[in-house]
Amino acid sequence: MAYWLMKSEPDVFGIEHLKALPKKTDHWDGVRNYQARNMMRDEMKVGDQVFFYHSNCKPPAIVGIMEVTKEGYVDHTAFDPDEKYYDPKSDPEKPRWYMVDVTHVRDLKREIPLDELKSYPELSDMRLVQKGNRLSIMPIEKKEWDFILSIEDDQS
DNA sequence: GCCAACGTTGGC
DNA sequence: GCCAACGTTGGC
Repeated sequence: MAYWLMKSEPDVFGIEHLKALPKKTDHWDGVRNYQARNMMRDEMKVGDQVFFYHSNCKPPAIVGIMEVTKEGYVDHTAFDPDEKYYDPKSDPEKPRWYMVDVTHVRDLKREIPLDELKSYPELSDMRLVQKGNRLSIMPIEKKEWDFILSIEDDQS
């Protein structure tokens, strides 16, 4: 089993949106970056655990845990001109973009903000805390995953 | 295949 | 709202 982190802007699609859905499950559509695409198409497996990260907000933070419940399949929103993430270059005969389904597992007991994550030497290798990081999906080492859960009960 | 221009991300 | 970092595009 592998561990991941996925970013989303809470104003657009936050953890509260995911929780409110039937089965607390949604497809993670709209990713238009090849590195992130490759991870969803090739690497993420049912049962993998995923941190839900709120980006572009105050404060950016890890807020909860999800689980992959469907492995990579074609992101059909790329074919629809009415969709925000329509990509005319993605041909249904040869799809360019993929997505996975994720299901809400639980909220963290507290949000763990980015500036706190940056303060731990244990997490200094995470791409999330490195400068200029723009990747919206990234793998997390098990030891980093475990460390983050271990600080969940700390005073902030 | 190089690289300048441009668009987007996302923290601050 | 600013801007640094980065990915993509397209002319050559």
